[in-house]
Amino acid sequence: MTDAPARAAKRASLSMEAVVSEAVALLDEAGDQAFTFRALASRLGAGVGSVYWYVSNKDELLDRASDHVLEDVLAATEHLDGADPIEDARAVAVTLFDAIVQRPWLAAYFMRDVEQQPNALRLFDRLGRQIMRLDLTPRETFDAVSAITGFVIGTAADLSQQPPQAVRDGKISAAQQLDDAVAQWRALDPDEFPFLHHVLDEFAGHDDATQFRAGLDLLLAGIRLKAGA
Amino acid sequence: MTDAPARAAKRASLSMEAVVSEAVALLDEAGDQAFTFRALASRLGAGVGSVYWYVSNKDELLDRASDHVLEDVLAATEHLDGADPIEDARAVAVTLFDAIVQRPWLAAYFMRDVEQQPNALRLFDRLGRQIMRLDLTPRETFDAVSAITGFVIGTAADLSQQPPQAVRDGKISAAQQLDDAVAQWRALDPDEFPFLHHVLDEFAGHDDATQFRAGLDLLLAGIRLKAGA
DNA sequence: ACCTGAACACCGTTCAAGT
DNA sequence: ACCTGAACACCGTTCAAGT
Repeated sequence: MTDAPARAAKRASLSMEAVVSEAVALLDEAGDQAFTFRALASRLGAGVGSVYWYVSNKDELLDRASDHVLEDVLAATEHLDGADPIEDARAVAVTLFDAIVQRPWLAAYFMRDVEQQPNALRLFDRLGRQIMRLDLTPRETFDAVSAITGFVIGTAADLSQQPPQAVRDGKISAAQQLDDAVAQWRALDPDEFPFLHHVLDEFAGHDDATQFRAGLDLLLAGIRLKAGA
Repeated sequence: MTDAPARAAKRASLSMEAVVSEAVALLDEAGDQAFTFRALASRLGAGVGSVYWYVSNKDELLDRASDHVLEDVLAATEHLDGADPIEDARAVAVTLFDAIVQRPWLAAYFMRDVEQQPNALRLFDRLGRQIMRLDLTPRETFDAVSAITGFVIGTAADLSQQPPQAVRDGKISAAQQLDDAVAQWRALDPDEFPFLHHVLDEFAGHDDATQFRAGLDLLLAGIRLKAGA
């Protein structure tokens, strides 16, 4: 009698889960530059205004999307009670770093609004639990955990920065871009830039992820030293 | 005979220096949210399109503005040849950190496009020169300097993030906001969040700048250890 | 309760026209 | 060579109207 089912498709039926998942999918496929409410609504088969029923603005949606994605990081760091707390802390840090490299848009929203981000809090606590095992004072423990978090997010954010215009346009490759930068360093006056010349070859052959690990190890060594472990 | 001088004021006379200086002034006064080409042109008494004669887009202007501001940091770290290289490296790091805290918009553009940012390169080299004195291998030296830079920028960027909506609107103070966050942590299940409860009092009384220095010291301690100095 | 989409108040950027 | 400002192609967000 009624043809409601046939027409039901005309009106989108959304949910917070659908909105956030689709937001993540759009961010992953197109990057944050192309992440607009119009593009998102179109993917959802909905009107532009619909999304505002679930979130009050774009920032809140990005907060939720970034927290949603942290579930993977939490799952990958579930079982960590190895003999060495520092090793376990390193595992959490590296997993988080890799997640941000894969999703550059994460860096800017991680732990930005903790009320909307329970997973960020869980991850922070998980890292903290490892450092707690070092028997530092609460203050030292808090500072160490904050330092690790800051280093991971900061370094990842730096690396996941939008590449220069020329690379984005596909005019030159990323490798070519590094070569150009090396050539630019080499052309500088060695007396004015002794350090740059000193590390020129290292710069030319460096890998971002490896360099991140090296830096993380320095920080963890400092923490271990403080703990006297 | 000619009234050209009297009418000359009608047409703006710009320069790269004027454009970049005014951009910095606008950023300092109004923040990056309010930094638009229309606002900038208005301050310059010029048309909207004029700025495009000097820079090819907004990103390039921000790159130049951030580098312009680094002159202050360079001036403040001019004479550094103390007995302890680590102490000198710390001085550079702290000065850069403070500069970013004062100008939150700096973090996102520091060393983003090195071709347009000679001062960033100079500062990076200055920090590197201190670490060179530790007689590490070139690779270790490069990694250590990159780690320090990443930590400073990352931590500063994190802290200089836009405060939550409620604080921005002036509905609640920053201190009140911290109290709220503390209350939120306290309400969490202690079995699920043991670390957060462990450091609750530290969180409540923490100061961002002090915490940054504590983290920096941990990293520098790791570097010193590696250098065997 | 939830969804629609036109409308509003902005943006960055371009470019033909001016001086 | 340098500056103008209307015009273009977008945005996020609102809200009266619908279901």
